[in-house]
Amino acid sequence: MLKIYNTIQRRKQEFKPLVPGRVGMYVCGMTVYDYCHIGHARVMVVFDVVARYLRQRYLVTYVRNITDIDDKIIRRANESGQSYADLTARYIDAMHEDERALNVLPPDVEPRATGSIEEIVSMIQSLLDKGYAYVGKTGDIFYSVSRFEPYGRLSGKNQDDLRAGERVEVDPSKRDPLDFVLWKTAKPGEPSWNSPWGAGRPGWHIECSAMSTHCLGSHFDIHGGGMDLQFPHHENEIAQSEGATGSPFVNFWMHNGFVRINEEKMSKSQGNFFTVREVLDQYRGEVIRFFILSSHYRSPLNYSDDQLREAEAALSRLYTALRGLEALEGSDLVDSEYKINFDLAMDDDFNTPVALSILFEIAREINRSKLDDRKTANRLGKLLTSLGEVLGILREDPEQYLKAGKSGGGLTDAEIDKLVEQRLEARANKDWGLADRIRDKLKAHGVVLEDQSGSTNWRRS
RNA sequence: GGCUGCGUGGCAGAGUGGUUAUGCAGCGGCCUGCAAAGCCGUGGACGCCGGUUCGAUUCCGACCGCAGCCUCCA
Repeated sequence: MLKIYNTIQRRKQEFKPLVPGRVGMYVCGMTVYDYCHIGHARVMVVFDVVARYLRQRYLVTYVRNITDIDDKIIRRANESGQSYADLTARYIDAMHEDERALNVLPPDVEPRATGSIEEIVSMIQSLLDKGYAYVGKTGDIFYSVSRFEPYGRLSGKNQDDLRAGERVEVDPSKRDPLDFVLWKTAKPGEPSWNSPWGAGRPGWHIECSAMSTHCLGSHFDIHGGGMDLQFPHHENEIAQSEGATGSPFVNFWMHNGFVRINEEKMSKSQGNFFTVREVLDQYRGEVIRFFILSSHYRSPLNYSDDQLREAEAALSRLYTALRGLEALEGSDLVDSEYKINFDLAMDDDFNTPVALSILFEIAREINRSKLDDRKTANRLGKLLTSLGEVLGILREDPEQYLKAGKSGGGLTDAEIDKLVEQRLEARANKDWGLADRIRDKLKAHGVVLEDQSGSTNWRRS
């Protein structure tokens, strides 16, 4: 039985899709004014795993939006002297590249704010009609938070506390400091769209309400995103969607924890971030993915070189176990204890660290079986690969994965093979001196040898 | 100030009212020409103080420390 920690309830709850067999899931995606960093990678990977796991049992519609119009985008475009559309197109391409590198499957639908203006306008109109929104003095349209009684339930705040804690200068055209903008009137030199209230552009929060409702209906199963979106973004989404449609918005709220650097949140505003492509220069996408999955999605994840190297070593261990096994047709181990425990872990709010630990248990048994029971080893290998697939790892050919190493090393495969050949000959002649010299030379080039009876495996470290 | 959440062995990271997480590192052994990989074995932990309990790292309360949100942010 799948249980998910539901932020709004602050406890794990049994997951029941609204329509049996079908699951609608919406995740707040990126604002595309820059390259994705590791924090964004975490969102992509975490919800990719959620979608992959759910797909084993349900027909999933996974929607992840792109925010392609906002203040930062406009500012960046102006700074760099290009159109906002060119800027966002470039970063959307880059994001898709990062996604592929991390083996993140594309969402089923990827709506863009600028492609959803019609839906946004009509939702704002409903909010105006129902009295949840008003036109401010400067023509901007605001949501009237005090009209939405349950405001604050998701984040555990109440309106009075929020007003008391107000720390920012209040826009004088707002009636209440908590009110937030739905539609901004056009300013000279800014992109704008026509609306019944004149030219303008949407506020950030309304975009997600409009896109999710449009793609999944007014009531759907799962809404995800980073922890920092819980307030106010998701709180506002609830207020907008429930205000406009009159039906309960979503069943489950899932929020992933932050990536930290030196115990501090990684974020663009603090400047302490690593982009996915920077890290990919040093580590393979699969290593980054493993690193992300090695802690629970709700826990903080501390980014460090040591941790990435550990992930690399751990992943090598799994691939080493798979090395030399023969692929089998089908698998008769689907009801093994390993598989059962793997599913139990994943059913428990997507506990990927425990799921991974089961992969290591399988690896150990493979290594044991390799000695005397080749057939069992092969079967377990198949199981290991198939469980890895759910997490989006272990899909490379083990031999190729291990030989590829990080990158480079200075020697080509053919050169390495030749040296290994020479060393085998030296060993046959019991010329240990020469054999060791060759091994040292290879080691200096980042190549590690593993002698077996009669042959030698090598890998790049 | 208000509201979340967290504090586990050398490191990372799960979990549990009494029993092995797992990975890396360490130690002993096996294997090996020597290694590497692998296998077997092994040491080491639950922030602090009270309470509940036969028994708490696990439940409750206070305290200390850390992070996050309250402003754009995944």
